[in-house]
Amino acid sequence: MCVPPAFGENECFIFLQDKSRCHVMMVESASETIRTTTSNQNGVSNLSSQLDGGGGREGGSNGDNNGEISPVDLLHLQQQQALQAARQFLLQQASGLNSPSSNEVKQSPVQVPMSMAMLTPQMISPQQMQQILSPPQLQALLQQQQALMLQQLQEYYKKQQEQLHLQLLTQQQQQAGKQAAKEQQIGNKQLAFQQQLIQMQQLQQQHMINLQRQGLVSLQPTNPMQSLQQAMCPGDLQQLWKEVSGVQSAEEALKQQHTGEGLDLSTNSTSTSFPKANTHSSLHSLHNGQDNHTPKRDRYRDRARLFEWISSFSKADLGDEHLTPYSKGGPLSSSHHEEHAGSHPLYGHGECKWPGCEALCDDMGQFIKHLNNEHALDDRSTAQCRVQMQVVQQLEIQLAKESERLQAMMTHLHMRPSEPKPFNQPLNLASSGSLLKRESEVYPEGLPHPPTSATAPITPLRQGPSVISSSSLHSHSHPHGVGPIRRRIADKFCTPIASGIREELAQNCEFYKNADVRPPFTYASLIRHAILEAPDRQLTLNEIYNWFTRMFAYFRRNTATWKNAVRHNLSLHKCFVRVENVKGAVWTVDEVEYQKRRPPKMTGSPTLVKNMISGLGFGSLNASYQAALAESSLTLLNSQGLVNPSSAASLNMLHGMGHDDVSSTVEQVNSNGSCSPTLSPQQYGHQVHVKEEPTEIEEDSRSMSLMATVTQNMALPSDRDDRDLDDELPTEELE
DNA sequence: TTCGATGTAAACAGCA
DNA sequence: CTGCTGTTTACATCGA
Repeated sequence: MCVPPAFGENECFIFLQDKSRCHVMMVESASETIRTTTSNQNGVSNLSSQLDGGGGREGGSNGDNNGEISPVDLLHLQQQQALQAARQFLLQQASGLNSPSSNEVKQSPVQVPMSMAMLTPQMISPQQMQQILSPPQLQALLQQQQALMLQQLQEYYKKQQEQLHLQLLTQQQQQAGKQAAKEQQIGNKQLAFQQQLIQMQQLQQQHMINLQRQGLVSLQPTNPMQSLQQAMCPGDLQQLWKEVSGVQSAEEALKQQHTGEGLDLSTNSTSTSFPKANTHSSLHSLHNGQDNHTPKRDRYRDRARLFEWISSFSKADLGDEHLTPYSKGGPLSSSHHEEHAGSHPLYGHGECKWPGCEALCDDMGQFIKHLNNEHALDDRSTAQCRVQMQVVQQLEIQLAKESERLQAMMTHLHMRPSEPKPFNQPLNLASSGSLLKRESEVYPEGLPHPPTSATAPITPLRQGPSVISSSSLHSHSHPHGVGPIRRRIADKFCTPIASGIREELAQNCEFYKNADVRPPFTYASLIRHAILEAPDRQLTLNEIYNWFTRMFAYFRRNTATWKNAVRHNLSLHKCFVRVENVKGAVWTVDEVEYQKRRPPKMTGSPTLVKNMISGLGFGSLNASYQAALAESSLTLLNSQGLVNPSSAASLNMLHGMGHDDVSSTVEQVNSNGSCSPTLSPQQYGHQVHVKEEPTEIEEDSRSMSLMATVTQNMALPSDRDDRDLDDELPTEELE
């Protein structure tokens, strides 16, 4: 449990979550309980005042004595207040008022912890209550326990009341003395009860934390005006920042937290309310805070890209996108700020950029309303948020790995690590490298590897997601509005970085299965992958459809559009061969044709090398060096077990690395003959044959090894699906 | 500016 | 007639 320094010891905000939703819960400790206990009348007022303090006072302490209460003081206060409560209660009873004690308890639960009190209608609206609701189990447990305790307390009070009445009737003379005794008794009882409550709350907090750690951290302000920063533990906030926007240092996170900036992200993710101050892009704020560090700029630009992508799996208008600093690689400062000034990271081009949403919003107000209505804290939003976080995490891990690999490569090639910097634009490897490494530290191996990454994350950086966006869709009435973009993006950032990382690919697979994100792959590559993934490497059209819907959540909608596209691609591309079967017609892949259709850019080894080098920022290298590089890559391939050139080539063709990926690059180098293994006509023929005779397993295994070699993923996919996906996806990535 | 790749939309034909 | 399948054309976007 983390306690924001600003809140003092007696107040802690906890984020809970379960599978379906995340909660922000304010858990009070002793002092709050005591305060609530103090009196029926004061209980509510105290609660409300505290709520106000928590929400209304920006970043400030909650005032009062919350700030610096020591445990001893706390206990003392608790005792005092308990005694006072008991005294008042006795006075009320003694005064002959008919206030039913049971009603009293119900109306304002004397002993109800703050967390529960907050749930009362007086404190928050029904909607807020709903949002605040803790996980069902936890809530049920707590309610049960608390109800039990309340009941016990009621009974106890009743007994006390009866006794009191008797005493009043029979021993009015000695009333005062007995009262004192009872006060003490009640006070002790209350203390014990409060201790129980505290323990229960601690358990609850522990549970919350556990839940929180299991999945996403969701932030849900209990008060509309309550800033998230106040509701978040510094650690949580910092982590969230690190995860999503890449804030590195705790100081920065804290700084942003306290300044009210940097919360936007969280607010954006889940929130139901957007304080005006926070409606502006978190990126904007972030950059403001970081601009003074020139070296960090690129880093943050990368982050910003990442975040941009993450925050909008689908992007709107490409045209605008291309003008963004991200894509242009220019200083992100002005234009970027302009882009986000007065805007929202989840809002752009007149539409909601919430993943999979694409709802049109005329203005920010409408968007905010939409965001609150459609993307409130619910199962879906929570899941999406979690996916986003995983995407970020995975992407950063991936980047860290690739960066490391690049460093190793450069070291091996006797290049200075600093050299790659120039090319930060395309890949940002150099600039992002350190950052990524740091991120990787933040997210150790143990972290669940989100699906995304290899393909998706990178793509986004290249605008992939942006492309997807609905803006294009709307503007062009293109349901998907993605098409060309993907490729563009890929081309733009085409680099070896995307070399497949098997696990990540597999994870991507999972990611796309669940996330309503358009895969950054062309229809052709997807179709091809689907077919190659089939046991006999052939599928009917309907089976292809099913594969799409099964593998990609994105293709579970707009079926007419993408199905049409699938058919269109099947017919259009020569690489897809329709074969009459007993059952009917099935589609197969002609790898040769598929490879042929590769973009000219990567055709030749020189070109390839050039592209690679330029992509890596090695533009200054001379031709010989480039050639050496290319050769080294080939050597690497061969040395890693690719003994048979033909097999290598065939493998590539078979599992088709997309034209764009590293493996394909290598393949093309080979075929070009500049470096080495080239495919002979026979081999091509063999390939074709294989395509037509999918039963060949040998090819499969070879392709596997090739993939492993090329991608250096090491482990061979245990299952066929993974392997195929791995092969395919990485390729496309580079597209 | 041109070209190629890609995506989307649509029209059309054949078939069950 | 309807729906699916398959082909084809047109158009738009983007990057090289």
